[in-house]
Amino acid sequence: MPFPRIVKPQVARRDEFLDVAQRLFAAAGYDATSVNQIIAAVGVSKGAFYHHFQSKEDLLEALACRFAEATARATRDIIEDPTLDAFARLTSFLASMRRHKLDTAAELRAAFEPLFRAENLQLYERTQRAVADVVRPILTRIIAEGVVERTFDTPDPESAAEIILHLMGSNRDLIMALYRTRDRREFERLGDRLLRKLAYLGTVIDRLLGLPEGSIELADAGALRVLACALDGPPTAA
Amino acid sequence: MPFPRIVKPQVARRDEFLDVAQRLFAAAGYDATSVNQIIAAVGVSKGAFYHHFQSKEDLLEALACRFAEATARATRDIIEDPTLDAFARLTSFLASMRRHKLDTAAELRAAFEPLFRAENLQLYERTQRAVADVVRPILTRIIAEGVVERTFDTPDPESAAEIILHLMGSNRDLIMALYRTRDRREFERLGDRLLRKLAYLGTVIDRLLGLPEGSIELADAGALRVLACALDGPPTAA
DNA sequence: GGGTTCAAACCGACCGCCGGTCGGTGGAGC
DNA sequence: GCTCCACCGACCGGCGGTCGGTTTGAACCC
Repeated sequence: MPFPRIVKPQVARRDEFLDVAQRLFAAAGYDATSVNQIIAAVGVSKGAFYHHFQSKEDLLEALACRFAEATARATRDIIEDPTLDAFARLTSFLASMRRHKLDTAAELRAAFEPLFRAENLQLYERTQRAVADVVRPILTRIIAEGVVERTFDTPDPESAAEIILHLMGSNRDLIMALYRTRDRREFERLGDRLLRKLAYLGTVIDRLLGLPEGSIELADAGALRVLACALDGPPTAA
Repeated sequence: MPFPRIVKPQVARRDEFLDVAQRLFAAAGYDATSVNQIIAAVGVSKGAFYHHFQSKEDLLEALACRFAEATARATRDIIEDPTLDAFARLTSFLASMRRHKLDTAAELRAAFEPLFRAENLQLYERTQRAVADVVRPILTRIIAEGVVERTFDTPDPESAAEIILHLMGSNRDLIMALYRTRDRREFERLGDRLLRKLAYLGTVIDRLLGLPEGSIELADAGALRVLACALDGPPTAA
């Protein structure tokens, strides 16, 4: 018997699976990563995997949930800060969401590039959906309170929240293209378009919440960091 | 030799594959439909399939392209109508896109329900992307001309087009939920939300194009037809 | 502390089927 | 009657998933 059996408590082993899967999925995509690869990386048998998860899909779901919970944790305390008014809450909420996206991994490129690969559609979509489900009620509440405070003017806070969340994901294709291109000129063109679009998205949110133009600023330091980091990266690298 | 060989010309056979695949994908999803099922339905061998397509993914791509071309054909003549001004072009463009979506199949439910099933993410996303690629330049041109005519007021027609197209897809989750629910009260709640959101989306587009409020009306007959049709369907059926 | 028990954790051979390959062949058109 | 392309179908490695069996450690008794 070449391999001694190693037993770990429930949660530890499960987290181990999630960590390994996250890494492998990010590197090669959900479809292209086999359960065999995952169990090999963890160093356990098939049985162990199917003891902790009902299926490969179940693992993906769990991964999305874990990410959503982390996002929620990072943004939840904002809404519970009684010293802020609705507008301050909204802006720091938006900022927090973007910051959290960035901070989830130390290496920006390593964190972003894989998630924007075409083969990771499932992973991305699943994660986004889980995050949206958890974050939508929070955002709705902020907006509704803002309407009461007369900071915002919108007939339908819930729809507004949904649309804002949806708009946050509308840059995916652009960022994806940005990370994929090897041509410097094309890269700069795309970067410029991204900044313009972020600026425009800011005014779109202004208008749909009935805020004075220029209130929401999305093309901020965070976005610039992504750009700057990308600038260091792909067009010169392999 | 039980089966006589039937030879057909290139295009006819290829279309046959596309038709069959569209039907099967819609019924069971891309992943859950195997190449074996497709060739069985067409009545040919594996070799025939891989003679016409490089891979299963290639077939999906071809399907998305075919749909995108059909959409483009249906909307293209609008922009070439010189008698219309930019606003008329935009509204009939939007209407045409929704009409096309509806008309692509006689049976509304049969056409919609499958595309909104969770397992059809790939099919849906691929199609949407192909359609967007083909439609974006058209919409951008309409908006740009509208800016010249001073009908629209936006600093960035390309971003505006992108955002509008993106917003058109933001009801997917809602419609999906609408089709899935079996509970009458929940169903009516969702239907109400959909109409409210469509109304709101109209004003969002108004605002982002600098139009007077109430110019764009999305909660129109087409949307109502979907709702009415859905009303006849799921909550009473199995 | 040593023995007994039991469920949870884990093992790995096995299954049906998948997407994809390839050497071969029928038949329409020249 | 020859050519060439559409088509054939046995075959492949590997996939996700199953299942009867084995190991392990904590709880309990003495």
